Amino acid sequence: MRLRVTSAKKDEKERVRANLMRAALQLSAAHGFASLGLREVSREGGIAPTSFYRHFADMQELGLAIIREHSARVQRELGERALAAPGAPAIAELVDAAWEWLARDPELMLFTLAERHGASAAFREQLRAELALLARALHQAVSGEKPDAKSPPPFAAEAAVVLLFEGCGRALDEAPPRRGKAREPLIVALRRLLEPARPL
Amino acid sequence: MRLRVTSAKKDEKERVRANLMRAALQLSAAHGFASLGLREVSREGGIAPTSFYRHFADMQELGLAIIREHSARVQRELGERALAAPGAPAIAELVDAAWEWLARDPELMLFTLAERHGASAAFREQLRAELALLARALHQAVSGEKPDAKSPPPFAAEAAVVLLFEGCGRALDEAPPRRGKAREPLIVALRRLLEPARPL
DNA sequence: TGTACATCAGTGAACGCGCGTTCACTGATGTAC
DNA sequence: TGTACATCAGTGAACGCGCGTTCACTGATGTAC
Repeated sequence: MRLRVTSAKKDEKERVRANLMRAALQLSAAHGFASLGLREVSREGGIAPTSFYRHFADMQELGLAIIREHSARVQRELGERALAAPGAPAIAELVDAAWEWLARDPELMLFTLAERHGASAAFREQLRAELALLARALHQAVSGEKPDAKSPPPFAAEAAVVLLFEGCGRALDEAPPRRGKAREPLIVALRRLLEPARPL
Repeated sequence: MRLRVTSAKKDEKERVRANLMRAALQLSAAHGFASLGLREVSREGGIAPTSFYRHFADMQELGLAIIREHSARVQRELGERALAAPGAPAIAELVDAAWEWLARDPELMLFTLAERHGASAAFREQLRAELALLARALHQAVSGEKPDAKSPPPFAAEAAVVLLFEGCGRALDEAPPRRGKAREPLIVALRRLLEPARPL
């Protein structure tokens, strides 16, 4: 096996980089990403502060990397899960997928939730774009309509995604065994929002 | 008129205190409350850093004062507006009231929105309690049922309030003349959430 | 395979800076008599 | 009304601290021949 496409050096760099992102997620769960310092993250990541610059130009770039490489990935996963169960079942499938995410990586969930209305305009923009993608996928899954990449997703679909995230936030406040509680009412609310239009 | 209940000294202190809160709101609109410093706020508020302590023990206390004395007041106002138009019209009335708030004090709206998922657990707790109050008021206004102070508000009412705030956040991203656009779809979504239960 | 050179992640010392906080003091306002 | 004292918001000097950033250097790994 001499066909390594990545060298040991590159692997190691990748590992340290991932450590830094994970350290930032862990620390920001306590006091918010905005209050994190480069030195603090470097310390937690096991490198000298000056080495930070080998991986990111500043904390904002680290945050954007978390969004692009973690948040976005999970949100696309959620969209695929919804699309895999077309029609009405897509809603419950989406909620289940979100709950699984919650259990697997609560820190990433917290980060995503907080930065959606956080201090950084760049973070907000990135996260909202991802959220719009998820809303489109949800709309397509429920309605069967092909998504229109030019126009914004339907309002109801965006609202549904917002409620989904809010629900995750609420669940995070509960101890893990009680997190299932919010699942049912959330599904009901999402059904109400997304069911085909009818007179009100 | 020698019956002044407040002295000039107390008036002046109150004025400086209000200045500090307003300065914090203005500054936090740019980069978030968590990144604000006591010195920065004092500077903007027109006093020496050391004078800050005459008004607040630290920045967290200032933030809590903003929530208690501004955020909470406005949210109660919103609840009253909804209750003043019982039944279905309460929804549009609530949305209109929120839009008026938005126009009158966008900085307070931004602060409230951001800190609901912000870094400070104390802020989150306070804001969520106020939000639950508003949800109760909305439920009472729409359904006519007396609120039950012991149990949490109905899920749909809480979800409606969340969407209301999200809608405000979206509106804030638009230039003022275009802010009306999101009003109609929001009202439709809230109606769907809040209308009496029926088979799905 | 061995050798000479290039690359580059990691480092420690050092910098200037703004921070939160303490302290003792000032002076205008309020209060008691 | 006048006087003597109390209160207390505001202040400037000073402190120690952790921050982001720069710099020149080290040494392991990768590459060319």
